[in-house]
Formats: sequence, structure tokens, C-alpha cells
Amino acid sequence: MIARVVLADIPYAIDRPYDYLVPEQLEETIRPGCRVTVPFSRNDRITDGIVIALCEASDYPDCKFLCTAEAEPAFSPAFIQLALFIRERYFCTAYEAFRIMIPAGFWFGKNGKRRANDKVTQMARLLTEPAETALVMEQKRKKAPRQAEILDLLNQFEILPVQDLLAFAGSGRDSIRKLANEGIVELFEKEVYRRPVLEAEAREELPELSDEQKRVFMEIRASLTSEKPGLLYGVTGSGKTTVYAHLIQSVLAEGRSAILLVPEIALTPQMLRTFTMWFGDKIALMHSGLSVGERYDEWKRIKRGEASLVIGTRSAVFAPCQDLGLIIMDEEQEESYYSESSPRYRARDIARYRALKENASVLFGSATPDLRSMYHAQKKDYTLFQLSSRYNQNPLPPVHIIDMREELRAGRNSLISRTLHDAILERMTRDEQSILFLNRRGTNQFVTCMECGFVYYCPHCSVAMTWHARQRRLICHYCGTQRRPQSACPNCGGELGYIGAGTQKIEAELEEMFPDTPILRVDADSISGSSHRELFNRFISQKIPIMIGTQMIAKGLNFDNVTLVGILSADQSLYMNDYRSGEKSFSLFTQVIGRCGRSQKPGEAYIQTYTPNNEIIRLAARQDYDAFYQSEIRARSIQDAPPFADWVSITCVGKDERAILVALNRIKSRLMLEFAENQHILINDPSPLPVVRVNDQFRYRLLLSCRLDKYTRRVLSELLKDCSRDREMRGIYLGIETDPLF
DNA sequence: AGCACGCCGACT
DNA sequence: GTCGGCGTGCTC
Repeated sequence: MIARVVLADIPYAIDRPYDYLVPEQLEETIRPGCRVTVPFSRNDRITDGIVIALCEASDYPDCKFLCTAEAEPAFSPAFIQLALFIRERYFCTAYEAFRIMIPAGFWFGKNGKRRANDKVTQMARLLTEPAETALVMEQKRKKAPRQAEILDLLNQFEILPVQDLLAFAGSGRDSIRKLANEGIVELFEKEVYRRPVLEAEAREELPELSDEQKRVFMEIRASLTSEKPGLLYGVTGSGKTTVYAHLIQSVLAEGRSAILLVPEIALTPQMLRTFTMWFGDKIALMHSGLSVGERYDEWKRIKRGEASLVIGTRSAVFAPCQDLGLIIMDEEQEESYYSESSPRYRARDIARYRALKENASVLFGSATPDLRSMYHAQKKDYTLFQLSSRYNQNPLPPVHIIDMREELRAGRNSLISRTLHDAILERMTRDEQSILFLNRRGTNQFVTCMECGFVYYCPHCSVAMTWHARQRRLICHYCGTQRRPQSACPNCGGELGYIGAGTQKIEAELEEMFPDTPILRVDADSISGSSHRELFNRFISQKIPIMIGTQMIAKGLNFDNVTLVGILSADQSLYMNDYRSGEKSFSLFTQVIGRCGRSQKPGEAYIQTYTPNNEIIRLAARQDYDAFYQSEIRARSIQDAPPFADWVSITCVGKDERAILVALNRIKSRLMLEFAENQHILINDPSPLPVVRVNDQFRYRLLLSCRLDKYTRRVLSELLKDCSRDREMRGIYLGIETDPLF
């Protein structure tokens, strides 16, 4: 019997199934989806793998025997197919695809018992007595300085990982191999492992559906199929969540299971609480906040069918549900559904693929759908469902656009306009609360010399460092490097100016504006220590008059007593170098505006901008998604941007800027040749990423506009393989990203 | 000669 | 990725 195995830790260029003979005693138990260990490469080093198929014979003449196989398959046949789909779609190895599908904890043995997938590191230790070592070292000092260096290190540290040893000694493998052969040094393997732990809440009936919700619920039940996803477009406050809950309930009633995907679990505590009240311990959670053990246990509960509703972030789309019936993706336009590390999968694609193969259905939901989703809905590739009335009949808050240029003309350079100031004051006298939104952390954007224009840049990245007044430090928001600015310009001795505003700066200004008024700041810097939930609870219970925050405060939270929201600098997100910045800003503004007027008390929103005539600001102020869609889709069609074409980014990262540009230009010529026949493929020139240097590494990309089909995927895959063999590409990381984020 | 480095190629 | 093999050039 032959097992077809895909292997861990091999480069993309040689990633293919390898055939192994199955030892007789394993023939009974081995199955596709089982994890195995196999001998691989010259020295038959033991490597982890996964059986993707079993067959009678192999084309390869001298297959080796596999070493071990687990009795229980970790992956179902459907998941094996899914892994191969991921491999093809995101240009990763099959094993990497398997690995993202199950929680990290699963790969390790419980209670430290050695498992096939325990990590091992090569270690080295001295075999000789100290006196003898000294003697050998003396002998080697002249003729084999590297070996002597290694001995010296081992003398000090006794046991060292081979990798570190080589790095410290600055030697190659030869030296240590020699020492091992001479019996002076012993090489051995050491295991690395970790370990796990679990949690629970009360019950309540699902709320009744309104007439409109009921109509939509019935439509969705009747028309969703595994081939055709649905798009639930429901204005803020229309009760999408209630519809989700009823859909889930009906799926569970059929004995099937469901997955509810949310963008960021920490930001949806209220939604989570209500679902816990409705579904109790049928729920399994899957998100990055869980410990390894919690995650592992939740995974097991799902796999055994003990939990039938999975709520979680992106990776929950891989939940091993028994008889999956429904996947819901809430706030489907959110970028958190894009994996930011390799393989850069899209939860959307995975959901659709799974639905198709496992005969489930998919529902995307949003108040501001991704432009592409709405386009698909218009083209009838998705079925569109609409909730257009606000749940409790509250009108959307009136939105005022404030022209900050007038503030300047009036000689005011405060970050908070007169109008907004007065509005905040009014809420305070009424004992109501305000939320102010600013999409930038820190105090100032940058520190510059008022005389010569010197700016503090990060020494490792091509961005200006951000001034954090509280820490009295400049911090790079890309690599975290910190430094203190001098008292005067290091260049000319001129006076330093602090330009641009962040949340900390606003906080300081508010404190001055409203003395003795408590203010709560919520951003990545203030969050450390206390959780979101604690901060938000404090905001509610202590009725803190003003909350200031970054986009963390934009999502999903309902504060009954909040009657004012202010977007302090709308221009910040609007004019980014990203074809989606308009779409993202519209969605963000809508979400922020939606934070107020959720109860009986009427709310009001203010948008401060230096470009009050901007179309997106005006449309966001009117909360007119349909008009926004029409105008934006026209723009996309003109730029040949998604959804009218697929964009692919070929990214190069490395220390040598020139080498990267040379490499990208060579790739460009190659692709031009390859695609010469194809008029629909457009290859741009190499361009820097928005931040060209991070951590001393330069980053450039080549952007393709094409139709991503089997053929273009194959060309790109070949490109990736060839580059990994190419000597001139050494020291350059090459990545292919479809539908890239900017 | 013995050692160290860098490059190549193979991996079932 | 990881390793062995091999050519080259260095030092004693």
C-alpha cells in the first residue's frame, strides 16, 4: 500500500505529494487525512506530513517506508480538498494550508507527551572533560579556529542549539560536523512543547422578529443555496443580528451546525453576550484571544458535534463542524477577514468553497457592503436581501459637516471646532455622553524643525516617528522603535514644532477645554492592561462625558446615553494611497455615526473636514449607501479596478533596494512575454509599498490587473518556483498576493 | 594537507 | 528548508 504524503517545512518549489510505502502493521488504521512522519532527503531526516490519498502502487520506483501514522485522521476528505484549494489559490505549500485549518494547540501532544508533531531542535553538547577540552582547544586554536571558537562557546554554555552555536561562532556546518565525528561534541535533538486549560453564562428566548425582519428571514430561508450566497444589506439598527439568530436557530433545529463570523471578537462583547443568552453552551468560540488549550478544547467540542454554533473571527471559518448548514459573515466588508500573514487567505473564499462542497449556504451581512459584494448582488451572482427600516423606528441622526477652513480663517487652530465644542458642552449639561473619533494614535503626527524643516524619521523605516507626550517619546508605529527628541533641532539648533494631531493630543486639548471633566481615551496605547470590555463598562457605568478613540470605538457598540459623535478629521482616512480608501472611509463614517441615537434620545453627528465638498463625506453625511455605490462603482470601472478586474500584487522584500528593483523589472519582462497574447492583462511598473522601508527592509511590488483563472494562477505559481531557484533572487523574499490590501 | 567557504542540487 | 558533495582558495 502506498500513502501519498505532503510534507512540512519544504520550499514551495518542491512542494508536491511524495509516495511512501505503508508498513504492514499500519495498513489497517492509516487513512487519508492522517498525520504521519516520514524519512525525507539525503540523511532520511524525519519530517512531518499528511496523507492526502492511499493507493495500490506508485510511479516512483523506490519509495521509502513511512515511519509512523496517527490512528485518527486529523482531516476529513472535505478538508483535504479544501487544503489543496488553498494551496492553489494562495500560492502556499499544501502543509501550510493544512496548518492554518486547525488551531496551533492541536499540533502538540497533551501534557508534554511526545507527538509526531512536537518540534525538535538540534542541540550540541561537549563530550570531553574540561581539562581535555582545554587541550583540544589549544591544539585547534591555530589550525581550526572555528572549531576552537565552538568549543569555547560550549565550554561557557555547556549546551547550545546548533543554530545559535553556528551563528555565534560565525562558522559553517563543516566545523561542527568535524567535532561531532571526532567524538568531542555530541549532537542530539531536544523537544519543544507547550500546554493547555476552559470557560461559560444564562439563557433567554430569541426576540420576536418584526414584520420586515420576518419577511427577510423567510426569503433567506427559501432562497439560499450552496452555489449562490446571499447578501443581507441592512441599515444600521435594522436588526441584522436578530435575523442571524433566527436563521441559526432554524439551522440548528435541523440538526445541522452554523458558523457566525465577526470581524473582531473583542469589539463585539454585546453581540456575544446576547448570543450566549440565546444559545448557551451550544456556542463554541474561536478567536485569537483564547489560550492554546481553550482553543483546542473548543475545536474538539465542535468536531464531536457538542457545539453546533461557532462564533469567531477569520480563522473560525475553518471550524470542523459536523454537517455544516450555514456560514454568516457579519460586517463582511471588513479587512480583518483578510489574513495578514501567509497564506493570505480570504475568509470569504473559504466560506464559499466550503458551502459548495459541504452543501451549506453563505450569508454576507453589512450596513455598508463591500462594493464587490453589492456588484455581485446587482449581477445576481448573490441574492440580495434588504432591511431598510430602523428597528425601533429611530431616525438616523442628523449629520453636520464642519468646514475646518473657516475655523482657520477665524483664527482658531484648535482640533475641535467652535460648533463641536458647543455641542459637546450642551450634552454635558444634559448629562448625556459624546464620542469623538480620530484615526490616529499618539500626540502629534511628527516632530519637525520650524527653521530648517528637519523631521524625525524612524532609523529603520521610511516613516516619520509619532510623538507620544505621555511617554515623552517618539515612537515608530511600524517597528516600535522609540527615541527621545532633543530639545532643539539636531540639524540647525532651531525650535522644534509638533505637527498634526493624534488621540493623546486631543485628550490634552479636551482636558484644557473642559477642566475637571473625566475623559476616556480608547486606543491601542490605552488598552494595554485593561480590556476593551472594562473600558467600555467604565464609560457606561460612570457616565464619563467624553470618550475619544481610534477605530476601535467604531464598531458594534450600543451606548444608550450617547447622543453625539464627532469625526475629528475625516480627511485622514480619505486621502490614502489606496483605491479602496473611499469605500473604507464611507464604511467607517457610517459606523461611527451609527454609535449615537440608539435609544429614545435623539442623536447628532459632526464631521470635521478641510474638504467639505468631498463626495464621500457628503454621501456619508446623508448615509446614502446607494448613491455612494453608484458613484464608486463608476470610478472602479474607469480604473479597471476590482470588481471589474482581479488585482495581483507581486511583492519583493529585502535589504538591497537596487536588487529588488532589478528583480521586479526582470519579473515584469518575463510576465510581459508570457502574457503578450493576452490583452486583458495589464502589468504596472514596480512601485514602492505605501511605507517603502520597514525594519531596514525595502518593499516594492508589481501590480497586475488580470482575470485570475487557472492559467494565470499557473503562470504565477511557476514564477514563484523559478524565483526560489534563481541565484539572483537570493536574499529577496517574494510573495504573491491576490486582491491585495494596500 | 587540512580547513573554511560558497555554491549546487536533491529530496518519494 | 536542510543537508551532503564538491570546487576553490587560504594558511600553516
